[in-house]
Amino acid sequence: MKPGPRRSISQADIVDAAFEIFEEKGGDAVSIRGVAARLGLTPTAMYTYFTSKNALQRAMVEQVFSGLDLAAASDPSVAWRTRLRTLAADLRARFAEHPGAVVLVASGPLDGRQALTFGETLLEGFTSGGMPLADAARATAAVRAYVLGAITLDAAAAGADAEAADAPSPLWTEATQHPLTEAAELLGGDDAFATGLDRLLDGFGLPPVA
Amino acid sequence: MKPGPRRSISQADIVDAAFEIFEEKGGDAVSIRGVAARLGLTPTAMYTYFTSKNALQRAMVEQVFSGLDLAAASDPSVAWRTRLRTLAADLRARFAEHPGAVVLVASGPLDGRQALTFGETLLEGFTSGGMPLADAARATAAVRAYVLGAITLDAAAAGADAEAADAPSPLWTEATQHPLTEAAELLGGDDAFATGLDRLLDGFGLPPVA
DNA sequence: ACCTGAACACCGTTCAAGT
DNA sequence: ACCTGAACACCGTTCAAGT
Repeated sequence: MKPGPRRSISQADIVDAAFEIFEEKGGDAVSIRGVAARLGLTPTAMYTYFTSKNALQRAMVEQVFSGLDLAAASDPSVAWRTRLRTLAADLRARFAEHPGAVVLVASGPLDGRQALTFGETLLEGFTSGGMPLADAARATAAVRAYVLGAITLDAAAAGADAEAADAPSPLWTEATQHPLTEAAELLGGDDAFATGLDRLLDGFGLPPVA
Repeated sequence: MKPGPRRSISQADIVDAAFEIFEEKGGDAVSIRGVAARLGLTPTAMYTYFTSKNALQRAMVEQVFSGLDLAAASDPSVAWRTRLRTLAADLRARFAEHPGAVVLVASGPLDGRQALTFGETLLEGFTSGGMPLADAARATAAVRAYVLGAITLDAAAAGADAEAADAPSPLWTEATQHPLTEAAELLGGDDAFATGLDRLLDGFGLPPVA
């Protein structure tokens, strides 16, 4: 079963292997050495494909963005607000599948091809409704910030839950100093992400949709 | 000048030392061993103060939040929108002082005392204007997401600039596939952060301010 | 209680050398 | 061009032992 002389391996194979380790053992466990071992390579060989660990991490971020259906987001036969809702929800869902990958976004510039095209799609959508470019730029920046921030808070909370699961549960809890926060939590609000986005779009004067 | 038998060191001293290394050598260079060395301690002694590196990182996040003037943000004699603008700008400024600390926010739950009080202050502000708690909860979540996301994008961009400075400048650049993005960048828009926040608040029906 | 010393099981990255 | 082996300078964390 021993393979013949190894031909090669693609950058995509490496990114996939990295995500596998990510899912199995968490984000901190993704190492050049570990990924190399999984692929039957020497750590040194990895530097043939990526110049550094950071470069690999940025490729991972790109892969998350690359799953977005940007074609659908550009379809002018659907109201822009509707398309944007879908696009934002998709991005959120993709990061929810890779909890922990959010940290990678914060650790480097969002300047990959896919990430840039994502921004371009937003600008195109806003201007297509007649919004001046300067305003569309602000709307795009705001939407990017809102979506990324919401995703980050999701991931941070998911990490908290994971930790709490194997932590000893306290026998008593401090009387809360945050009564409103506690009351608000009981209200649930699963649609908070969508609602916030819609309010933001309202603020930018985007017409409502049926 | 040799000190007498070492009495001890506070958790705050350790957090300060960690930030010093952060500023000097970047976020990746902050290590338990490095912080210990700076304080004249053995790495093992660090575990007397923090149970893990993660615990230290969360304390660093708390320290960034602890500089906020939450008292001013609760002053009812000023319009809530005005107070919120100031609070958001302050938080952004504090993270701009510690570029790279943003990653730490994403790497764990935002459940420190200061961070929770920050959220409580937002809820209080929104409800004080007569907004129902359920709506205030959504507005709070949206503002937290927007501010955190904007700060994250700031930090990521700052990291990009820092890298670009010592990278070889390319002799030629690919023709851009993103004409709108390029055109939008020329428009600048230094007030994008404030504008986006105001539009978000507009969307949530917060009354405008003089 | 607080600290040290030694050790375990890892890291990212570089460099000379092989084919 | 792509890969290996050996090495450098580090990591976080644990454990037994000292005072």
